[in-house]
Amino acid sequence: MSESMDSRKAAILRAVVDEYVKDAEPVGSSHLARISGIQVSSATIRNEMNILEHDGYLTQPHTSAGRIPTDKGYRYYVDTFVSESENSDVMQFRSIEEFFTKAHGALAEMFSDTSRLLTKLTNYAAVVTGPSPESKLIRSIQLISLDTKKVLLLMVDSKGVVEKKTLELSEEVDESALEMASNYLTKKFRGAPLGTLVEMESSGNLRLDNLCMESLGALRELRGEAESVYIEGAANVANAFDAVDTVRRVLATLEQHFLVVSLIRDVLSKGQKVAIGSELGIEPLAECSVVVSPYVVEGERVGSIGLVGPTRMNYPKVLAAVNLVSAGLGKRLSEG
Amino acid sequence: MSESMDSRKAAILRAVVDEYVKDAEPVGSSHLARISGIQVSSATIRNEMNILEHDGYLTQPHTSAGRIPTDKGYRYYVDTFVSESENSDVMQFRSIEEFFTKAHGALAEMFSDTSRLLTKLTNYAAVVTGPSPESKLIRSIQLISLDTKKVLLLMVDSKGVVEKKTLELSEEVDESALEMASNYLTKKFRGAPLGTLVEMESSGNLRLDNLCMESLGALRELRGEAESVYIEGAANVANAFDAVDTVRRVLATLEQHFLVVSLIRDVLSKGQKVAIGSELGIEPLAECSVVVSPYVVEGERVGSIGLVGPTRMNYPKVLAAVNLVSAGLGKRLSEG
DNA sequence: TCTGGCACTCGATAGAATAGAGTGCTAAGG
DNA sequence: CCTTAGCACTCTATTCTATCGAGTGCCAGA
Repeated sequence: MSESMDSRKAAILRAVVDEYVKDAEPVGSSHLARISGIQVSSATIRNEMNILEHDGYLTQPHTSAGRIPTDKGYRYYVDTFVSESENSDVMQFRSIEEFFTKAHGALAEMFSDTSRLLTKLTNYAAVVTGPSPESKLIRSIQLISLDTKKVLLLMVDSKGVVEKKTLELSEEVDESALEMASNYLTKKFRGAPLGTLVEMESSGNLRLDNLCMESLGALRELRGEAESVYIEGAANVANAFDAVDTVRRVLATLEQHFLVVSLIRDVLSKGQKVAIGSELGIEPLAECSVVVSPYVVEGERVGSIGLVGPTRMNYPKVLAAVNLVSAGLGKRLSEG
Repeated sequence: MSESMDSRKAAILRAVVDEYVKDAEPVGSSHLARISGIQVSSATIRNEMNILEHDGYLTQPHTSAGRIPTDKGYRYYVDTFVSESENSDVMQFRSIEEFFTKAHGALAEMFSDTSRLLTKLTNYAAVVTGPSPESKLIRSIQLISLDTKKVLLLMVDSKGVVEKKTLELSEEVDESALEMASNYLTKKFRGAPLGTLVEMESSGNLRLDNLCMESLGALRELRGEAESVYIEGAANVANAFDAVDTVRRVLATLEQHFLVVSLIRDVLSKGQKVAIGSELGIEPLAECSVVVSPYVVEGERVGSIGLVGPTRMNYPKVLAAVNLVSAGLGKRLSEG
């Protein structure tokens, strides 16, 4: 591979990606010569495309068809031509601001609404993951009796998100004991992150200690439970691909939420915002790309939003949308 | 339409449906003569099929193809041959029992797990709707401070389901006032159905009255909020249809949860368990059938489960699955 | 009333022919 | 040395034709 990407080759690669994203059809040299700003003959373009193909940026579906970008080609395109700051079609995105200035209800709805917004903006499948349970700060703990020996534990965090857990007690308790324990636990742990629940020293009251112990166990379990995920617009993958079995594969994969979550985590942990086709490392998603962005609340990355579409996606637009939405979400949550 | 459905015609119709459901291919007279228990010649079958077609039970994709059932044909099949009580392939369904005897967490997970179970059993898209908010019995009301003038209201119902609502107060309150109001409201309304919240007489304490008033408002809003819906296995529609645009249409429709909910409600309100193709009255779902069943907790229908698949679905199996799962869910929730 | 026989219809499949988009290569011109 | 016009070549997509065969409707005879 003699990597010598001069500016003309780059321009050609860029044009190929743009055209292919637009029309979903292999683009040929003469088409490029006509359409693009490159002022050379189709023959020259042919030569350059040949080299680009040998270097792995382009490929031909078959001899005597035009070229389409490879994953590597998309990667170069994204790294080189898609500026993070530029807001592509800002006009179209006015609705984002509007969306986030409107008041919103519970956090869960906020996330699923955000997911819906993203899917509407981009016409691809959108994913929003909520804050990881460990980082949550406890605001209030309530024990509510469901049965003589069965209690519902409610934990409200600093953002107003409610987590719940039913727990079976070893002995019967009455309402007043529950109320007492609720107050005690809330006072004790208010402001503590769910992730760092220490042991509790004895309060002197055996009955109370017992109840608190069991509640603490439930809280620890809560912490380990799966992150919340909101996936919307999965139906759009049916629009993104013609082959019905590609649609099947991708949809089936998207239904496995944990897979999607770890996918997004992986991409972010590599410091990337975009992962393309084979880079995802998930065979059924070989024809997909993922664009992700963490959102930041009070200086901390608490969750992320992502977008799953075909490798042949409008990267500038999608990146802009994802960035704007993640910024909006972070800001909105910071005000909270 | 000379409706004279003798038993032989019925047997032929039944065989056509069975074969078509199995192979997804138009079934011809000679095939039936060979395969089925009907001991007449293909010519006779042809004559009967001709009549069945004229009566609207069968149709031909084109001249000189076999017959496939119409919606009317499926309807007759379901009404006549699918016995409610019979449990088709009970062997396969052993997992249902197992599923419902295992303990389960919060109700929300219960519903989405149930939805997943149904989709796994049938390979179609499953819908579970939670209890309608109005019928819920209040068990506990908690007010938790989020900000000086912002409060999170939690309502736990008799099943341990938590509903929440943020409310903006007209004046500042302190923690002790919130605690007092929580206790007051809980005592006052424990056991009352959310649907019948009456006005409250004054308690004598102006501060408290005010807070309770605002809380009541929030509770009333809660009541009006959308039913919870859990749809799983939507990806299966990609398996059910070959035409990619049918897949698109159906998926897009399933994403509109309110549509699905009202669809299920409509079917149930007509006292039906099965709605077929055009009977649904939703154009994009013209090639789909829906099988629904309410589930009963303590003698009351509190929600429903449903299944969306192609008109060409295995009705006996699906009906058995839906019935068993709804029974299981109802029983499980009654114990709760 | 049923059934075997038969002519007929029409989609599906396979081949052959054609058109055309696009390529790689070569040779001439700057 | 780089560019470009020209050209032969390749290969898909399209169209057309011919053929096959599954399935039908109808009729005449048991």
